[in-house]
Amino acid sequence: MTEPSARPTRAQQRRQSEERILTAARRIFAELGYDRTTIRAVASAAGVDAGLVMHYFGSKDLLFARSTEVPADELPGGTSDEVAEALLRSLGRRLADEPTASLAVLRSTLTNADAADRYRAAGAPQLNQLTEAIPTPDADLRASLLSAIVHGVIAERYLLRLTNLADASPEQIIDLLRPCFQSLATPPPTP
Amino acid sequence: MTEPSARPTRAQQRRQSEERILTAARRIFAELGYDRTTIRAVASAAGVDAGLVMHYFGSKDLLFARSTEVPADELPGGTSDEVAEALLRSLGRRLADEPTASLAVLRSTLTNADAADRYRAAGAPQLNQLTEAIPTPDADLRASLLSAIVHGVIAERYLLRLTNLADASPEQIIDLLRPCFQSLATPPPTP
DNA sequence: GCCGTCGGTCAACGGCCGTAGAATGACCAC
DNA sequence: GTGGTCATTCTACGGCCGTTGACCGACGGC
Repeated sequence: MTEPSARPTRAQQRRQSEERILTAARRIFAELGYDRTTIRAVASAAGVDAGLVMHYFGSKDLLFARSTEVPADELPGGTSDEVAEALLRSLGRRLADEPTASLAVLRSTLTNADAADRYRAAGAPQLNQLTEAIPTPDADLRASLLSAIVHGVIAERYLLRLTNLADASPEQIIDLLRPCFQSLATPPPTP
Repeated sequence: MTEPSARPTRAQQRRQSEERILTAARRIFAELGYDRTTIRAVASAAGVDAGLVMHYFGSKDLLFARSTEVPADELPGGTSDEVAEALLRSLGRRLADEPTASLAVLRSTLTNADAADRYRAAGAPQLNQLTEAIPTPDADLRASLLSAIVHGVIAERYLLRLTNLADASPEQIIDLLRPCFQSLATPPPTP
C-alpha cells in the first residue's frame, strides 16, 4: 500500500521545500546579487510563503550563507606544472557548466562583506595548495594572481558578458591561458 | 576689491556643490556598490540635503551614471609587444593610485545591468585597439582575456582584498604578469 | 531697488522590504 | 481517538528608501 510516490512523509516534505527554496535562492542570488534579491521573490519562485523561508532559514543572511555554500574544488597536489594543469581543468569545468552557485558567490562577494569573508575562507585551502606547489619565494603572490585570473575570466564571461569570452569554448580559453598559467606557476628559467 | 576668495558667485557655488556631491557619490558607490548606496548618505557626506541631489542629478540612476563616467585610458597603438607593455603600465597605474572611480564602476558593474552596458561600451575602444594589435585570428578572444586578467587582478586586490595581492607592490605584480601578457599578445612561435 | 531666478531645505508620501507572531490544519505518536 | 507537533500561511508592523513639491532666502540683471 505504501507506494513510493504515494504521499511524502512530513520530513520528506520539509526537505523538499527546503531544497526548492535553496534552488530558487541560488538562481535569484546569482541573477540579482544579494541586495536586489528579496525573500519574497525567492519564496514566490519556490512556490511558498515568505514566512516559511524565514521559518526555515532564520534570516536573509543565513539563507544567503546556506545558498552559497560551495564544496571547495579539490586541487590535487603535485609539481607546479601539474597543479597549473589541474587549475586549468578546474577552470574549464567551471566554464562548461552553467555556474549558478558559483555565480551567486562571485556576484555577491563583490558587494557583500560577509560573503567576501566566507569566499576568502573557502578559497584559502586551494590557495595554500597552489602556493605550496610553486617553488619560488613569491609563491603566494603567484598563487593569488592565478586565482585572480580564474575569477576574472569567470566574472568577465558571466557577469560582464564580454561577447568574445561568453561565446568562446572552454577548451579554447584554457588553451590560450595555458602559457599564462605555466609562466606563473613555474619559476623563471634561470640558465 | 574683488578678492579671489571673497564670495563665490552663484554658478561657482553650484559647480562646487555638484562636485562635492559627485566626489562623495564616487566614494560611497565604490565602497558600498550601487544598491547599498543611498542618496541620503551621499547627500549627508556632501553636506547637503537629499533633495538637492535629486534636484541636480534627477535620479539615483543618473547620479550613478555621472559618478562613474570614466575617461577611457588611452592605449597607444603599435606592435603587440608594445601594446602588451602599455596595458601593463596602465594596470600598474590603476594599482598605484587609490582607484575610487574605477572601483565604483567595477563593483557596480557586477550588480547593475546598466552599469555593465556602459562599462562594456566604455571599454570597447580599448578592446578594439588591443584586438587590432594582436596578429592572430583569435585576437578578439586574446584581447578579452587580457581585459579579464586586468579586471580580475583589480577586483581581487580591492574587492576581495586577497591579502597577498593587496599588499604586493604594483611593480611586482606587473613583473609577474608580463610573461602572461606577452604569451597572450604575441602569436605562438611557429618554427 | 525690484523681482525673477535659483541654490538649497524641509516634510511628506507611497512603496517595498525584512521580520515577527498568531492562526490553521494536516500528520503522527500514543 | 486524542493531543501535540509541525509545515505552512496570513497579516501586520516598523523602517528605510527614492522621489516630490512646497517653501525660503540670497543673488543678480534690469
